[in-house]
Amino acid sequence: MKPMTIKDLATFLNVSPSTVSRALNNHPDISLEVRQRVQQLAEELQFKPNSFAANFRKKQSKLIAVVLPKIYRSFIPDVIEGITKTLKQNNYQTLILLTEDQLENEIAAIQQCCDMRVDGILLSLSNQTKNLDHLTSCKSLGIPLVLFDNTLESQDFPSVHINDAMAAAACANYLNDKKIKRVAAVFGPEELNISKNRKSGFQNALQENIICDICYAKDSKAAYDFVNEQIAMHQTAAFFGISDEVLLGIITAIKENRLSKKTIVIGFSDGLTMPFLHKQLHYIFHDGKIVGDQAAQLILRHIEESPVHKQDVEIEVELFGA
Amino acid sequence: MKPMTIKDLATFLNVSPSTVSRALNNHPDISLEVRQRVQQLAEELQFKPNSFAANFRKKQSKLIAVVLPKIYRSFIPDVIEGITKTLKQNNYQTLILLTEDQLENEIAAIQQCCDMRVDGILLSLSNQTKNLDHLTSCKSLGIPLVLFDNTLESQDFPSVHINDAMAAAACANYLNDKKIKRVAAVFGPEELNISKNRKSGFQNALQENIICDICYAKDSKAAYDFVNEQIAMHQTAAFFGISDEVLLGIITAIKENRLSKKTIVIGFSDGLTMPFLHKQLHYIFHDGKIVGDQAAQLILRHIEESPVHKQDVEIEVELFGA
DNA sequence: AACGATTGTGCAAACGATTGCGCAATCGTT
DNA sequence: AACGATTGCGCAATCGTTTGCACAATCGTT
Repeated sequence: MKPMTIKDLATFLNVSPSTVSRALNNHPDISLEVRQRVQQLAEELQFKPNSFAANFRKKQSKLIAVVLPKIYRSFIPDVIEGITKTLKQNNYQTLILLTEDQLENEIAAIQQCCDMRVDGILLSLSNQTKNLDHLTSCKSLGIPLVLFDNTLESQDFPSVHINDAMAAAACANYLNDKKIKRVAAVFGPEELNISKNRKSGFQNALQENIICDICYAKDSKAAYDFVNEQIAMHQTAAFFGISDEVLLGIITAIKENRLSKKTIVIGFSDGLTMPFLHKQLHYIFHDGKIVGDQAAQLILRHIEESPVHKQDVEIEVELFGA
Repeated sequence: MKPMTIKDLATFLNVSPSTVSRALNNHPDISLEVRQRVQQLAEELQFKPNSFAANFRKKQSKLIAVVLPKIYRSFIPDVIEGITKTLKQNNYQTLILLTEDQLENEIAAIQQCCDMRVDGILLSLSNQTKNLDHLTSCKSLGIPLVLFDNTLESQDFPSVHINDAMAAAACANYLNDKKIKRVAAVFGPEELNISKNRKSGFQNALQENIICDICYAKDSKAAYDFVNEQIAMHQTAAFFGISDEVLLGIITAIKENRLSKKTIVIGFSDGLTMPFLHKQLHYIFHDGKIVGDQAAQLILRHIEESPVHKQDVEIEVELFGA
């Protein structure tokens, strides 16, 4: 059985298809009476306009693409949740494209998005991405794009993220206040923007008389090994970890080594697993839901009120913990 | 500047639009020579057919919807990764719809999927879902649907999941072999199918002479509290945890209580955080990527070779650990 | 040379909703 | 009563691709 069309409704109601269409879209040209009759019948008959035809005609897909490296365990799930929730409220759907941190895949994904005419793109850059040249097609096609999380400065595209440097500086300042002598700081892969920003923020804020041992860890294990070495070699009063993954390594190591409860552990966390695992943890609460929500709102604004002046969003963060 | 159309190409090449269309789609009717000329020009001019028009005409969206409760920290990210990867290889895109474990949202999401004519649906049921009545519209519209992870028996829709009961039984058997006297088992929310299946599998396999204390924990904290109580009251030789979340509570508690290294911890895990945190962990490795991949393959088969006999996929699992 | 079979292309009609424009009916004003 | 303004609706074109069918050209047979 063929699905109903607007024409079927029209013949049934003895009006023209255009009237039905306008009635369904609450066009003011249509009298209230007709509008209601149409809508009522549509409701009764469970009529759903063919979205293919509508999209085609209106040149819009009601689809927003989220392009990102991968769905890491923490943070990103929240971002996606924030995005989908906000988009859904505004009648948009969320498309997920994974780049696996390959520039090549990112380029292909953006191309895909353009080909399928998504209404907007939310992009978290791969670690291989050093410039935004591959986004020109979005620009020329007029597809709004918002960068989030792992971003790059750009005058063309707005971005949403926390101020990594300032947040890291807040951690450093906390340590300054505690008048510690030595801290071990674990960052993520060196080429990652987030690593760079947090590292410079941290180092710049840290008082010069505090010795700071640094490590770039690619996973929990690397952080764990580094911390074990540090513990063997020095008296370290505090440990800084850039992410939940790294914090897991740090916390595991200091627990295994039975370090004093006075040992400070501080870093960036999504506030779930790590604070549970280590109640004394101090952490910058990096809430993915907010990032996602803000990114979604920003893209919606760009879609719906065409010429918006470019405007970045900086998410406020706070230092939590005992 | 208006985007190029197939007609533009046609006039340029002095052929008809239909020829261009067929050439682009490698239709055998078109001579190799013409086909190549068309494809070459299309390539040079970076021509991309308007997918709205094509979708409209072909009545297909090349979109698969993934409908699930939420993106929990572990497992689900892997499932999504598995799904998107496999779908992308087959030229489909992945749509994410979250139900937040509300039946009401699930119904709306399915409706949405039907309205936007996705080509297929992958559904992990909400905990509130007790039957599959809301899927009749998919059935009648002929939209293939595959259940995964949290599923319900159905003769209409195939499903992909591990054999929870058998996997849990494997854990029980491991404990049987160890000749322990008492085990504490922590499951998830009682209404969850996964909880039910794993619990009955576990209990049925466990030898009668082993005392088994049971708890339904909604999060890590609940598991943690339960384990602390158990430790205070009994000599418990082993702990079983149904998920990474629950295992986190268990492991934290037994570490804080400095239980002997002989204490057995066993359960279901995605093989990342928990095995790292507790090297002695024994776990059923529940690999989301495989689940996702299989679910995607299954839906593709249903889309592409229309009448496929309903066929469930049961993912093999294995007990890992020292 | 005449005939069917094969091959390659073009014509034109879809697909179903949207929308600019035109037209009739109604209303209010002089 | 005559006129312009307003309101409410229908006509028909349009969006760009796909596809059934017709048809022309080429080929191989007899």
